[in-house]
Amino acid sequence: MGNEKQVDAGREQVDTDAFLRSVARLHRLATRNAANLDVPPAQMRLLALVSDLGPARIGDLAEADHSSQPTMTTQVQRAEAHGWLTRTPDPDDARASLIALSPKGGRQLAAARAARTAAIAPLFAELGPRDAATLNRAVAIVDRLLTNPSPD
Amino acid sequence: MGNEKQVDAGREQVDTDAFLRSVARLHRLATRNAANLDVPPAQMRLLALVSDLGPARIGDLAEADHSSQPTMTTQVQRAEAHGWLTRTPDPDDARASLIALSPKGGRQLAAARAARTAAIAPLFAELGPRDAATLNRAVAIVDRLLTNPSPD
DNA sequence: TTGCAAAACATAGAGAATCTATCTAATGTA
DNA sequence: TACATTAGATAGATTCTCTATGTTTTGCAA
Repeated sequence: MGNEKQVDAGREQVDTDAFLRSVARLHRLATRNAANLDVPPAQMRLLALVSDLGPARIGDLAEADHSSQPTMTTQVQRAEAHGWLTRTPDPDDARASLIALSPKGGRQLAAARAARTAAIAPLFAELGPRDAATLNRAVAIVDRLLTNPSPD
Repeated sequence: MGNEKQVDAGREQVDTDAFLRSVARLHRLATRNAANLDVPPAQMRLLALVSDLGPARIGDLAEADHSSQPTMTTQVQRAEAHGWLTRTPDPDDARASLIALSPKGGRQLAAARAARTAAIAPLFAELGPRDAATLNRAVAIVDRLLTNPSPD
């Protein structure tokens, strides 16, 4: 029947379940190997996000991160307590603040990225150039999907 | 300079940091969209794992899942309480038990997979066949990396 | 065969990451 | 001016995970 894995060449679809499972397993492995780092995973995500977005409001960060506003409030408070983020009043709206990466936060992000890469990169070492290229292309595709304003 | 993204054709390497970040963002999105399901993420991972491995000991499950033994003990106890997993004494070792998927667990796994797929698949709907094929290939590569006995 | 280190699992305690529900304060508009 | 809306903050509860430690079997060795 050739239904081995909808490889139908012409209208191939993503095997969503396999995809999600791989993501979950990868995330498990990544957070485990990064457990000894001094920046917890959610804080990493936040620092990288603020680094990309520049000064942004809590609500915007929550939306971009696909998390709830209370969650983002808490994460920002933690990062602020570490001195990684700064908060300035939004000149246009007294209810809001603008969250930005501090110099210390920038250094911490760079250091954590390096440490995290050092911890995980060996896993990829055995991959040939073809497979590595495939993974890089997959990352680009996913990033595009995640960054686009979800159309629903 | 063309160092845009180590695309050097010949000795391309995985951009580990971008890769890990995408995984973290995907995991965030996936767990959020699956939040209303009745099988929490870690339990999903466990049921899928047991479904693959067949009857296995706690320690083997922990190793395959890249998590600690106490964590696996807890997760197994929860799944057991739901009637999703069964525990039988290991005939070869009175200290150990063999964990297996119950019929109810199998049904729950299938249902949860379907629900999860329905929740996430729309994200992939807009992808063309080329991109879908790339993602499927990436999943295969990653699964191979994750399943191989890590050589360290 | 007894004794003890090792192995397999369970328990305790703590911290991170989330969510929903709700509260406060500022905006904007009728 | 009054009231609905919006931006964040707070409270309380889960889930998920870890390290440290305890308990029971095993298995080997004297």
